[in-house]
Amino acid sequence: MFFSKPTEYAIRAIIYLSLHASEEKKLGLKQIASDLGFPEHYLGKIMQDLAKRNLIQSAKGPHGGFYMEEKDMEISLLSLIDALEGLQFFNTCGLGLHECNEEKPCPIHKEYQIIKGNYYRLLSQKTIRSMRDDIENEIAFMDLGHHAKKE
Amino acid sequence: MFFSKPTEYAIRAIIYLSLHASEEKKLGLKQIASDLGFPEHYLGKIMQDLAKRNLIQSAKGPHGGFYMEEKDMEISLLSLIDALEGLQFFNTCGLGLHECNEEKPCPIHKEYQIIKGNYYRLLSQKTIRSMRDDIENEIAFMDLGHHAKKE
DNA sequence: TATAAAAAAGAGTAAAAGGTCTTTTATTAT
DNA sequence: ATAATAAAAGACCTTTTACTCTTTTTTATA
Ligand code: FES
Ligand code: FES
Repeated sequence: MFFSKPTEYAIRAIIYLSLHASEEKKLGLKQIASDLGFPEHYLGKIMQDLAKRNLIQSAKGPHGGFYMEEKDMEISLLSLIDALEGLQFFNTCGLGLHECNEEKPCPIHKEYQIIKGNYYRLLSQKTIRSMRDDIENEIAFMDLGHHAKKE
Repeated sequence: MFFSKPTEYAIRAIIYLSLHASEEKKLGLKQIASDLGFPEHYLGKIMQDLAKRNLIQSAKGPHGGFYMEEKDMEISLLSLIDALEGLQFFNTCGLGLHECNEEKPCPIHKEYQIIKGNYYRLLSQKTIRSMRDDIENEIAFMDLGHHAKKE
């Protein structure tokens, strides 16, 4: 529910890419980092990682940069998170005990399970495409913070 | 949803106290730490903090230790967490944007709000007393892990 | 085929979180 | 009074997370 920095940066960068980049219009690290206000080289590693895992595309050299193919848009938040930091959250006890288990439930187990279930469902339903579409249709928004949006 | 170590230790220690300590039978730091398997001096600071905030009671000197009064049992998980690490979680965006806001909702805002609301409700409803009672009635459990339970 | 552009890789630094060890203070019982 | 006990306080250490700076590799194009 609270992601690590790399995961947070990755999610926002990937949504940003889905909105503003394509094979014909790759975005350079420098621009992405400055548009989103993220530390450039740190984000660089994260993008590398995403590219290695084939969640986004990258091209070196002049006019290189990062972009996404249409197929990449199908990925869900859940699988993104899984790729980046794993899904241990979903079988961890809400009070920090051992593993969460049905036989010896902790005092918040029952309700917490339901909440986790709902959260899991939310994350699996939201694909990059669905989020991009919502933003394009101005049903949802993703501010660039204080940073000017170019284009 | 994922607490810091101090919060996690505090919650478990306080439930432990509610079950096994009283004004007549105070528990020493050493025993609590060893029973729960937490680092002694680190837990010490946390207990100090809880005592300073009057969430638990402490007594120095021979036969001193920590315990809870009946009134302390009324505290909810929510206020415990508030005291220890604040409630920023509940007005933070699930995608890590700025502040979460209704006017410019991010692509997961709507569903995420509901989940946060349910979680908030859960945490406010669970008091130390209610959790202690559930454990005493064996409706819920709180393993000591690999550590032997005395008494 | 040299040059420049851009990502990839690597090494190193800084800050925050988590944890240990030592000293001080308060309390109780002898 | 004094010795023993236990929490409180403080200084320090370790690990992890976050971030920066530099060098290398790949590739397009002049
Ligand atoms: S046992 Fe604690 S949430 Fe399941
Ligand atoms: S704006 Fe993202 S959760 Fe509310």
